Parts: sequence; C-alpha cells; structure tokens
Amino acid sequence: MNAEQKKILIVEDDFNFGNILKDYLILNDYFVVLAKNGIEGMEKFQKENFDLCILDVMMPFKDGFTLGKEIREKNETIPLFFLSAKTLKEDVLRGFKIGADDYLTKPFDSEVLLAKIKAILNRKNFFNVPESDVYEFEIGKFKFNSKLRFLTYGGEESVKLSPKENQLLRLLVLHVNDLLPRELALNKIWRDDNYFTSRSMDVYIAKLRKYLKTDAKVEILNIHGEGFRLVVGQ
Amino acid sequence: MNAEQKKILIVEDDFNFGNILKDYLILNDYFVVLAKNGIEGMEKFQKENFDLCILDVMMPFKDGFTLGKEIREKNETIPLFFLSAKTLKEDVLRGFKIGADDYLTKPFDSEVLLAKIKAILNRKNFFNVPESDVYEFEIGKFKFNSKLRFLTYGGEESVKLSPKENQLLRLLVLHVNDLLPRELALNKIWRDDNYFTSRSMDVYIAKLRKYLKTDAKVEILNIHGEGFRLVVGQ
DNA sequence: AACTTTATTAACAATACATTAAGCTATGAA
DNA sequence: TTCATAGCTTAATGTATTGTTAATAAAGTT
Repeated sequence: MNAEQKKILIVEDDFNFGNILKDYLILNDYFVVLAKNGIEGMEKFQKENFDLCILDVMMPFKDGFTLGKEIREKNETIPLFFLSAKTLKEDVLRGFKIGADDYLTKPFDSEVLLAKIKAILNRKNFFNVPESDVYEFEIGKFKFNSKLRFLTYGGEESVKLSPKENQLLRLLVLHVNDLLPRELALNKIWRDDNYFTSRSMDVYIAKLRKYLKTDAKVEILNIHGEGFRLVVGQ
Repeated sequence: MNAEQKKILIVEDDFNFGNILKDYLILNDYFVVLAKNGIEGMEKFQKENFDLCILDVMMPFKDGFTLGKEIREKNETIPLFFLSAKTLKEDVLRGFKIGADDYLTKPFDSEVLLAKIKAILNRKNFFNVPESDVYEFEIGKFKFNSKLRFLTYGGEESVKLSPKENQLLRLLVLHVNDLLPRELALNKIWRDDNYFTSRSMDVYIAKLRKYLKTDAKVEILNIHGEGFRLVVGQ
C-alpha cells in the first residue's frame, strides 16, 4: 500500500459478496481489509488504523450492530457504514442511533457507495483522530500532554513534540512497562509496515530517548525482533 | 433561538413541503431558516452561520446543484443534503460530486432524515465552540471586552480592536491554555478554510501578539499543523 | 564470522508559520 | 462626488518544523 491510500475495513460474512466489494474498492485505489465475521472484524480493527468501516448487519457470532457499537466505543469519529438486506425503518434508525454515517440496503449501486465513501473521506473536517479523550500522562517526573503535544519536566515546559513523536510516545505510554510490538506501532502510526517505515520509527525512538534522558528512571528498551518497551523505574 | 440549537437552512421552492419540513425540524429542536429559491438561499447563507443546508434540486432561477456548488466554494465543511424526486443515478452521483453529504429522494421518511441530520451534526469533531455570552475577560494583566472591542492594560485603554481581531481573540480566550484548532477559527470567523484565509489568520495572530506582548506572561503559541494556543502564565 | 537488527546523526525536501508591507474595498465625511 | 480612512486580503520574504532517507556504527543472533 502507499501512504496516501485510505484504509477501509469490510466485515461481511458472505464470502463472494465481500470479495467482490473488496476488489471493487481496491480497483478504486483504496487499501482494503476484509474480515468474515464480527469477531475477526474487531480483531483487525484493533490492530490497524482504518479510515472507514463497512459492516454487514446480519452475521453469525457477532452481528454488525454489536460490532458497530464496539467500534464506536473505541473510536468516536471513524465513519461507519452499515450494509443490510433489511430495509425496515427500525433497523435503519437503529443503525444511525449507534452512530452510523450511512445505512445502505442491498442491493445497492456500487458507484453510489463509492461516491458516499469519497464524500465522507474527502470531507474537510474529517480528522483521523483515533485518540480517546485521555491525553494527560505521567512518565516518571515528566508530564506528557498528547493533545497539546508537549512534555514537561518538573513544571517547566521543556519540549514540543512533533505529530509523529507524539503518537509514538503515546503508544509507548499506553503500553507502559509492557511490550509495544513494532508491527503494531507501524500499522497504527505509519499505517504500513516495511523496511523504510521501520527505519523511520527507529529515528523517532532515538529522538524520544533524547527527550526522556533527563530522568534516569525512564527508559525505552528494545526487545530484539519484537519491539520496544517504555520502562519507568520505581 | 437558544445557544445550543443547531441552525439549518432549507432551500425549497414548494411552499407547502418546505413549511412542513421546517415545522418538523423545529419540533425536533432545530433553528430553521427557509428560503424559497436558490437566489434567496444564497443570500441567507451569506448572512448567517448555518450548521447544515438542505437543498431541493429542482428549483426555478437557480437549481439546487448550482446553489450547492456555490455554498461549497464558500464553505468546504458545512454538511449539505440534497432533496430530489429524481432517483436517476447520474443525479445522485452529481450531487455527491459537488460535495454533498447525502442525497435523499422524495418521498423520504422524515425520521430517517432526522436520524441522518443527527448523525452528521453529532459527529465528534472539534467544531463545537463553547457557547458563551460572556464578553468581559481577563488575560493576564489585560482586560478584554469583546462587546466594545477593546483591550486595556492596567486600567489604561490601550487598543481598539477591529472586528476580526476581536473575534479571533475571543475564540482564543474561550479556549485559554487549550488548543484553538485552526480550522475551527477559519470556519467560525472567515467562514471558509483555504490557503488565503489561513494566511489572513496568520496576519491576525501576528497583530494580536503585538498587542499582547506588553505582558510577558501572555503568549500565543503555535501547535504546528493544529492551531494556536493562548497561554497565560501563573 | 556472517548476517540481521537496531542506534544515532545528518542531509534534504516539503510544508507550515511569521512578519512586514502593499493593495483593495466599502464607508462616511467634507 | 471626491477623498480619506479603517479594515481586510494578498504578496513577498524569511524562518522553523517535520518526516524520510542515507550513511555509518554498534548490538544481537545463529
């Protein structure tokens, strides 16, 4: 995938239909991941940073509404489309209540779907801000504000963080004392996992280490072949 | 209207239908303005700050597509809904191409329309300005009156503010110590978000910094790529 | 030892922002 | 009507920030 491509998650149990839809969107230059049920859909959603989700409503194990609700809890802003053969008004309204952005009834015109996807992804006020509203952290003697992107040490505002530095530090903090798998960070922040993004990540780790070295109790350790680990002593 | 109500502009030449729609939305606690053709629609759009526009497609003098395009040129972010009896795919696609957020074919279910309006207006975005009718503020040693548009320093009336300076400073104050997203200011004050309005905003930030530099504890900081932040020390 | 992975610094291009000044437009006084 | 002016936009120019890639060195693995 290239960096400009938008990432779409499709969750659809009908193998054929799902694949046709996937191919159609790939053809239109989207990066698409297809999950075949709600469980798998949630797993994939957690791992990467998607720009939009298309959920089939009727699925075994976990239906689309339930999945949609769970996704909404994790991310309040990501666009959600429901697909369903049910045209019942109650279902449509239920979909919107969960926080859907659209509800399409099968059969639908693929071009119209595409237009709707474009409409919502090209919206100027569409910000990919998957962060929750928790943005103040303590890291040893540091205070880290991921909304205002700064790091203070003992009250003094010491460092302004660039967006990438900020995102990476945030992920590290969310996994404090635990492993942050390299792959996860690359998928979440760089949205792609390859040689170059990996080198880029190393550069950012070096930058963060520099910022954090004021407090000897704070360290970013490497776990060879696995990822990184932010440890805060005591 | 009360401060929490969202403002909706309806442009519809069918007097009866327009009024029914208007009443229905008012009943659901929206503030609604109804224009009866494209010309009038544009006039009203220019005069006030709406949160959403609902445009009928087929209208005399100026059709909905043309109006929609004009509105989009002025404001890239405002949600646009088209209403039409035409279900032709070409028309639907044309609507989306202009930058519509939805295209509803008559007859449509009013509850579904309402759900869609709610969905788009409740979308988590930071375009919700804290409403406030307060107009006297303290900024460090300054007193700022946003109604009379002046800024005093230690009792002395130092500066008269122009309307734009005033609006910008007011937005900054309403977000003191927090981020004022660039897009938000551009949409609220300039009603448009493009390269030029953005440069214009920078000019105003420079002007405000000049006024505020008398008090070293007051600063307007930039958060690269995000916006500005008025910080008041101590 | 040969290979893979990570560390660090630096060079670079692309944006974003800062500031001053010049140009335009609507308004109202003379 | 003409003129001055306030208010805003655009231009011109300079500076800062950001993210990627390269270059080189150092660890870790087998």
